Amino acid sequence: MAGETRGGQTKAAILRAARERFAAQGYERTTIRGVAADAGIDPSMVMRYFGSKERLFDAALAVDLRLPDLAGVPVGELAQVLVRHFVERWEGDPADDALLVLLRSAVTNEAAAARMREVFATQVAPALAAVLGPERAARAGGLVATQLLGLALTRYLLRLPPVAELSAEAVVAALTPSLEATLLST
Amino acid sequence: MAGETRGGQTKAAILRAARERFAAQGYERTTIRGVAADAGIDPSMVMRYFGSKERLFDAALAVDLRLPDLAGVPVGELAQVLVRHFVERWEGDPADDALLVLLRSAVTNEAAAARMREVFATQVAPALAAVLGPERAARAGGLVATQLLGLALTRYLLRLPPVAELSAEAVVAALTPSLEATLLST
DNA sequence: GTCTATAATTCGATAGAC
DNA sequence: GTCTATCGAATTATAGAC
Repeated sequence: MAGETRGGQTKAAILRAARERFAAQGYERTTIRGVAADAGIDPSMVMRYFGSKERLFDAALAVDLRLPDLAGVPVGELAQVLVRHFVERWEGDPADDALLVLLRSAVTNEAAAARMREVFATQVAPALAAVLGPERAARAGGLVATQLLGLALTRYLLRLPPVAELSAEAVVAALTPSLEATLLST
Repeated sequence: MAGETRGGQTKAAILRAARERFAAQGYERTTIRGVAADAGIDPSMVMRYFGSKERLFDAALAVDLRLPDLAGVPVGELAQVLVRHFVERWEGDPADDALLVLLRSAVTNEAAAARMREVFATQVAPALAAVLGPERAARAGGLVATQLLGLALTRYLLRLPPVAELSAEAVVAALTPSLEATLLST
């Protein structure tokens, strides 16, 4: 009982450390030893709880975009709502957002890339379908991904100065017109 | 002399193999052994010619975007010219384009990320300055990077189906309106 | 200029004591 | 449930023969 409780805490600590490491370094450069050190436990505990590095990665990547219901949103406001939603989620601690964790690894890891495709197919496209209808939703989802993941890439991962230095509000203002153009021309 | 000639060919073969590996797997997963195998030579030759994995990486990353002179281009056509330029370069063999090689590694490797920042600061921003003026160029360059790297990311690296399945012409048509909105609102 | 052999690390994973 | 000890594999890098 005391053991099980501590076990749960240990497991949570491992997951938290794993997300940070995967977010900061991607899959390949993240080591079980490093995760264990951050969590303050022995590396073998990671194996005990998760079996392998790959299953730990899998467990660290439960991505829920928590997209709001877009059904009532006018098409004209859709772009701003979407940009604001993602920027606000990312501004706190980027290393804490599962989508950014996933992005960092998805570029060189096929399992992570597959998960990314799944996230957009099962969360973004359906949410857009409520406004645009099912036919346009898939294509629009792809173009939304291009712009929002492009933003995540340049601002949080590559940190291109002109993009990284903008305030959160300025980012929303800068991205909204282009995403609007995309959604209206789709 | 015969030796030097062969040496030059070997060096070129190593560079070609290195670019392919770095493009396909990123920095961390690319091994000197793998590069040497592709080039048909011994791993130690790679060390002899380039000294270390990091310097080989550096040598493989000479990026020249070959941007055309934009001075005569009307602002209204700028977006289409830019999108078409990059898409045409990428469509042949994505693994052959230095910018995509760089992108794959820049997400987890700080040296590559720095190189990416340098490429946009020294090539994209100056080219845009010819049309938009120097004040708007830096910011515009960042937003152009967001969209074009976003495209490279979703189409060639993540291969999100809705984006990956478009024809090259459809990509140009889909991206132009949003990039146009960005450039006009900047 | 090219290759063999190997040093020195580092990592994921396993076995087993407590 | 937690840790010690270690295996086996893979990697970068070096030394030196030819």
